[in-house]
Amino acid sequence: MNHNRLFLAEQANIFKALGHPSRLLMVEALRDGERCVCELQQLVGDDMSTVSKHLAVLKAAGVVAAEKRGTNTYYRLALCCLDTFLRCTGDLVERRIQAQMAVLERRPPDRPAQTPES
Amino acid sequence: MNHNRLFLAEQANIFKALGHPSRLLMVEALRDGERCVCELQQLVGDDMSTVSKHLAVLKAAGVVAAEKRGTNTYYRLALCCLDTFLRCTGDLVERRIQAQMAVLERRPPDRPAQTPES
DNA sequence: TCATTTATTGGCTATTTTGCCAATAAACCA
DNA sequence: TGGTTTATTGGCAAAATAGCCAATAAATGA
Repeated sequence: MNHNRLFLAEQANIFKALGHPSRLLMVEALRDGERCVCELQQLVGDDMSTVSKHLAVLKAAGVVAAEKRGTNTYYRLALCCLDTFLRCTGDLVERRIQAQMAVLERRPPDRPAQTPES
Repeated sequence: MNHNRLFLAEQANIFKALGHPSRLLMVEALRDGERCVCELQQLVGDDMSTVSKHLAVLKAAGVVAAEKRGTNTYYRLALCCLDTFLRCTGDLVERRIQAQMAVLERRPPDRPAQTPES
């Protein structure tokens, strides 16, 4: 029962860690291989201290792993299964954005729009 | 570029929605099939208004879908691929908890513990 | 050794999230 | 109709998170 609470909190932490645009952006980048903090900082554009703290959150949750080489710290993905799920949530989001854009253009979201070039 | 920001924010929202113990608990329950709010409220033990708001968060993110039948509202999973990923993160968390417990018992986390009944 | 680059940590405020208690809504039944 | 059950919404205070600016640490190179 106590184990269950801990389990739930830890698992929620993984999702919470992924639940921030900057952190998600960095994780997406790490799908292509390891990156140092300065590279990730350039990617998200925030202060380096902010980026470092974001990475600490991801590391604490077990999403990424860090390795220090020289003056640089290199981060890499530590959650193999993430790739598949990211593709899945990405598809969902894409569909939702398309639907939202259809609404904004006052077209029924389901149908493929009356004619593309009308 | 703007689409990218929106995409990222929406995708992060999915993770953010899953990143709360109560919401995750409800999502886990929904893997077995739809549940009404009162059932989920019993499960998590919070005030019903709290549970309802949690469910609204999950729905807004596209994780669950709702259907009203009579006085009840039934929620169901709307993210098919979640099941695989939950198993994956669950495994990770389990390993982490085991390792943590090993540390607390002052054993090296990697080795299988010198003898079970010493 | 001293300056430089790279990264982390402390401290702080602004913002967001959480969860409770009403209040309200909506379907149902007597 | 009036009362009951089920769920959502508004409002609020407490807690957590985000992100900036120092300050510090650690490796490197002159």
